[in-house]
Amino acid sequence: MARPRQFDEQDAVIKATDLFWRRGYNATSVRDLGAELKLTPSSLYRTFTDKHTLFLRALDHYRATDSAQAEQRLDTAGRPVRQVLRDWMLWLVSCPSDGESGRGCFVVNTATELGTTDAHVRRRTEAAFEVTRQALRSLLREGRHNGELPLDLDLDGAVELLFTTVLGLRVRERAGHDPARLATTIDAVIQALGSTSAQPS
Amino acid sequence: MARPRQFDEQDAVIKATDLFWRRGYNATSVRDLGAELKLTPSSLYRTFTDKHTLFLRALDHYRATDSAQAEQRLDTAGRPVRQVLRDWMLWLVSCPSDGESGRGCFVVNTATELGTTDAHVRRRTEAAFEVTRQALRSLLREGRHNGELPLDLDLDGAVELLFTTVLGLRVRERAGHDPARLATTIDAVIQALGSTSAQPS
DNA sequence: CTAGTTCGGGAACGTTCGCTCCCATACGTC
DNA sequence: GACGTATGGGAGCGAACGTTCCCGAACTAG
Repeated sequence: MARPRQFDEQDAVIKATDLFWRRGYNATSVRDLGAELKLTPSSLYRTFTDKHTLFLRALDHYRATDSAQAEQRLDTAGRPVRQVLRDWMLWLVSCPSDGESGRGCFVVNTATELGTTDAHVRRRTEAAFEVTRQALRSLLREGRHNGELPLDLDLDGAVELLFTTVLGLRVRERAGHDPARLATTIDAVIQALGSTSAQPS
Repeated sequence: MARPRQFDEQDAVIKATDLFWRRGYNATSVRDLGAELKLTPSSLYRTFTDKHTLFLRALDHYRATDSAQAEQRLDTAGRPVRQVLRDWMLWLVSCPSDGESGRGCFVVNTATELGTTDAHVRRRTEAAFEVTRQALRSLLREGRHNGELPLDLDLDGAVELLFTTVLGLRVRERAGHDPARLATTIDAVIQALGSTSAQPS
């Protein structure tokens, strides 16, 4: 109809996600966003309505990319369940090194900052958490079914423990804790899944 | 020398701690604090220098009271180690119910919000974390020594796992997760410490 | 080419931010 | 009782906040 955009909306959301992820919602001003996305206030507001809506867009984008990639890495594809879990968790606490470090998980950060007050945010964070829990559950069930995990494994307990551990790991990664200690944590929680002495054929 | 205070400084710190704990640093304005502590800006600044200094006071107060109480509950006093751990963790995720709920841990919240940018805050949160880790370590060592825990228990791994789980539990408590699931998590991590089939004499 | 529409740029809105200053007041000291 | 000092109250500082408005520019549709 009229004059086309000079910027890529999706690219702007990506950069907004990065900024919100690092600094959080309250510590990120609209002018910070404008500088990072190279958008004037008018363009930003015409495109994304307001700061809060843009934040929700960023949260949705994160879930559709980073979170989705995480769940994808939980697919076994025939590999041993324990190894899948271990690689997945190691990746979770080191993947930010593809950029800078110490960002933690955008969903976890957001849940602690806004989850108690903002219903829209809360619905999204809880949904993201639930996806992870279900992915863990089906992975463990598969492992128990094919003999890689003990038959008497307490599924509920194992899911809760793994999920809670992951949240803790994400917090510790943002806090800049020693990666070696995080790796120790990961090995410990996997060992806690129970000792099937030998791998089945 | 002159006119005495009409307010109790310690009481003001307590109320400030409560407010910062619930809302976080950035979402709490000086005027919010003034209303809660019943202090005018002039009194607040004369007494506490500025917002950031008051926040550090609040963080120190939290460590000296709530955190200290938590470490205290890790003292065995002759009770079984597993039970001490279980009661301690259950208390951690339910103690906010002495007021309202869903506040999580002030140190954890602060570490995720400001730990990456504020050095003064970071030093305090890391110190608090280290105290907890050491308390867990000595408790586990005691349990291993007196036969309540397996002799071949991996101390480093168990400490990291317990500590990380606690961080995750605190996040989940703030996120308002079902207490029953948190209890399931706690039972799972304690069972993971290893099975000494019977209690020694 | 013209009309219509959305764009980018930027000034500026009103509010709230963290913080300072001033002054009457109330207390301890002598 | 008079003095000196720190208090509580509150107006108000400059800056930054989220947001809106206006404008010339740039593009499409007819």
